[in-house]
Amino acid sequence: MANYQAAMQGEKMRKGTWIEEEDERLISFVTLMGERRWDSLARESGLQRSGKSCRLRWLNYLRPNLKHGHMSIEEERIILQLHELWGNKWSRIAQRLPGRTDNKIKNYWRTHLRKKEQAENFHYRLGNGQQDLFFQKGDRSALKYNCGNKGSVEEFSSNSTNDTFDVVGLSDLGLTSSPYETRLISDWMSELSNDQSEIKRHEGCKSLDPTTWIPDDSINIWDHSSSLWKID
DNA sequence: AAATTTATCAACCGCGACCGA
DNA sequence: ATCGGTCGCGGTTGATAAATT
Repeated sequence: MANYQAAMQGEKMRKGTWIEEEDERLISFVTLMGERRWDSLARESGLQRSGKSCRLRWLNYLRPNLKHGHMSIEEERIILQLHELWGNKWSRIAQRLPGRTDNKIKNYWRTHLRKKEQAENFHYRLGNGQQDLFFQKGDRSALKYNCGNKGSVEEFSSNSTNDTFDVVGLSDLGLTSSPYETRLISDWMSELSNDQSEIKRHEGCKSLDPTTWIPDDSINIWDHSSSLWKID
């Protein structure tokens, strides 16, 4: 049983961060053997890695035409929209974002966008140059997210020094934050309102509807003609 | 300047689906 | 029908960078 053997060799298997030499070796062998049969590829390459680890490293980091930079506003919008539509179907969402892996999207959503989704539990209103903010019944989790985990909302001090907007609802609940925490909320609120206007600007852009958008076949992300590496 | 906390993201893990023998 | 091998997905962890006190 190969799995058993692999398990028995487990102690010899390397884990954790890949080093450059491993990457180079993996790239060579994927180029030779193709993107399949990862267990045998791992064995034949001599890498002390599981096939699974090799596959993951290749798909999430080494394969050509991956985008490694920051997510654009447009990509963020698509992720939010599709997540709302499909839930945590990361691989499915990734299909709509060429160059982005499911893992990347999942991480991005967890670290950046979940906060905004939580924010939808807030009642948020703009008016007379003032912003009122208060919780929906029983939900304080969003504030905690945006103020870090270091303290519960109950620990906040009672006087806000922030005059850019009045946290009326928080005051009402005795939940006004410390200056640092208030600044965080303020930054976050302005970020949120920027995003909303950004989203509005794109609303008329029919071709970018992620639910109907189909990758352009003329752009082949597997085109190796401009190979990123040389094989000796 | 040092200690502590928080954010980020690559990598791991478990599980289920699929396929061929 | 079932068994082993493989693949892919989604949740979670852990290392480390960045921010804050």
